[in-house]
Amino acid sequence: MDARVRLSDVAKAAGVSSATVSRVLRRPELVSPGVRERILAVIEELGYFANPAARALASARTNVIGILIPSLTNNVFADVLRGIYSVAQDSPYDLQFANTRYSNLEEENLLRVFLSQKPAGLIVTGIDQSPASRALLKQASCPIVQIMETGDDPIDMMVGFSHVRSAHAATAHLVGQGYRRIAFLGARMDPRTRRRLQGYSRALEEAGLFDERLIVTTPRSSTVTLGCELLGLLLEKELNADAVFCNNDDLALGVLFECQRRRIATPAEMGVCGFNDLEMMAVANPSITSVRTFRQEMGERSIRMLIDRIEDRPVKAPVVDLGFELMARQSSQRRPPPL
Amino acid sequence: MDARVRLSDVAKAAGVSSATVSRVLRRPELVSPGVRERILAVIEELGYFANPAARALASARTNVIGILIPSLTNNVFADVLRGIYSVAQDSPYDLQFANTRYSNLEEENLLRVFLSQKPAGLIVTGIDQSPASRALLKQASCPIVQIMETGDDPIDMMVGFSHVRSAHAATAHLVGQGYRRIAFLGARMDPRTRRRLQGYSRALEEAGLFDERLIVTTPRSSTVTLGCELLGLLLEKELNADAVFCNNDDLALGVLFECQRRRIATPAEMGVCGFNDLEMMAVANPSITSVRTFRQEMGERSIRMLIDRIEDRPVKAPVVDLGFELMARQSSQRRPPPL
DNA sequence: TTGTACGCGTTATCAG
DNA sequence: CTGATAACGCGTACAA
Repeated sequence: MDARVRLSDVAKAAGVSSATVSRVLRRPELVSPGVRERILAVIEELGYFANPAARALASARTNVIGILIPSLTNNVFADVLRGIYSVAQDSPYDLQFANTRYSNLEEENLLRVFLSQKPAGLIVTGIDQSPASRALLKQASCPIVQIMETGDDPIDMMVGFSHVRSAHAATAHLVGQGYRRIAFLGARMDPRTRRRLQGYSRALEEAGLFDERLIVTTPRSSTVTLGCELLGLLLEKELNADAVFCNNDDLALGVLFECQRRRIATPAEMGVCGFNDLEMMAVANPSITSVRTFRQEMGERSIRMLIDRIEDRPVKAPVVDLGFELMARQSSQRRPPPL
Repeated sequence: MDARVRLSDVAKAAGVSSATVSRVLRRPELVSPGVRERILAVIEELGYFANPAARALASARTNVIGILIPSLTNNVFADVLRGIYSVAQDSPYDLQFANTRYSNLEEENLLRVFLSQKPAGLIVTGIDQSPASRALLKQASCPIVQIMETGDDPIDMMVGFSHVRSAHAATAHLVGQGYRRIAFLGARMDPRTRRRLQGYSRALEEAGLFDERLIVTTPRSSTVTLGCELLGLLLEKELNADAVFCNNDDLALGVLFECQRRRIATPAEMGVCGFNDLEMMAVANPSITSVRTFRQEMGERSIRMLIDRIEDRPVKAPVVDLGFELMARQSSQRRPPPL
């Protein structure tokens, strides 16, 4: 089992040269059907498996698709990865993940490592790469997809959605429900969170309701516990907040629990809206309003586009906006106050 | 930037042979300090980066550590991966994940693929590999760690905990709190879940409280929503259940929400206990009793053991039981009924 | 359509 | 301690 069978073994067994076997693997159409069948049979029989190292060395390219994401454990990225995985699974490509830990510098280093391996393609997160990273990517010889966001000036391809617009929609929804003192709770202020804050601010400015003091943020990474704490901080400020738009669903759930503990009625006294629409939002009690994002689809689309380009198939739309959907639920359901 | 600098370039620039450069990289102690320093300087200056394919081809081994887990998206494995990642990050090893989707057959196939690459090491999940997989692993030429469980008869090394004992402890806790009709809610009945069911059953048998009808399971994968549904199913059976031990925390949270919706008081009318102790359990309202498992540490330990063995450092304990901790909280806090 | 022959960048063996 | 030199297994011009 450890005595690997090589290309030449297959060739010998099939009575052809190794070049022909190689062709059957790479460009079968160049080999006559008869020979092809015979070789394929031998490959099957011997359980031949190409040595990836040799292949990479000889062809100066690999079947590795590199994936750069800020966090492996964040629910959001887990869903994206699942999407990526589901289509890569039955493709000839190997996935290689790396974790930038939300650092542009790490991203740059990882990029150098990846690029030095001549990957078949690359998926990177967001649109805020450092200038050096952008330069590296621009002159890379493989296709590249940026995910999670949309923007003008894509490096190559792009699939995501607008964080500004989605947050704007969520905030506008709260305004429409009659809330007037709408706070923002934000954790790990990465670029996408910042843009959501922008959308929030813009919506409130449009409604003449913006109050900077209602913004509570922290660099810590988001957890349910943190949601509880941030709500506590907000309440301490005594600003008469009557709703919170949360950076993400973890925080929103924490807010819900903390409201329950403090006997603050949701949605009557405190409206709550999350972001991402994790599965649990719909079944919480009360159910929690959130902004649905299409994370798994984002993963699927991105890797599909990438593979299409790797294999020289035309990609109709190189920039895809997947949009979002406001899921209005009980936690924000309040009629406007009576006149 | 695309014109890669090779080993020979370094050699030329340093005025030595490429063999010497290679030695500096692999076995620096065999090179005289003076030459070594000079070469290292040149490497730095030229930004030399070894070609992994060439290296793998020439040395017939790779720096790839393969990780086989059943699911990429499950919270539990995400934590384990984080642990693995955190120590692999600054090691020379590349991680390569693969997803067995809880299938022994897929695992077997993936194993063949991995093994054919001569990985430096392998991490596999659980102890229920197929006989064929076990055989493959046994004769593999690299170290192997099984994670998530402990058991006798390790393939090589092992780090996990006892699912039977931990579930037993949780169930005994509920019994100790005075609950008498304790149900089991289980999703995705994988081997570890089954063993937890065993622990549950055993504890109730010991207390003379076992009733098979109180066991509600499904092959579907676990979600909070599913927790709501399973509780519904349980209640339909009208068995006077007064507590539920859940397969995992997602289900437990769903049960809590569903109890709230149905106005079933927790913990008075219904005790709830989860498994894994996800972060949110402690801040739920009421806080949810759970069994804490050391997932991140499991990842860290496993990869550390693996790397130690790869690098021929002695591993003191090749089988590690990380244990568990019962986190008793409000959701199971009921005094025994008055006499 | 098929075979020959060389090269990919490194490691390893063996002299020196 | 250092330097030739031959693999490692496959891809690919080029020739046939």
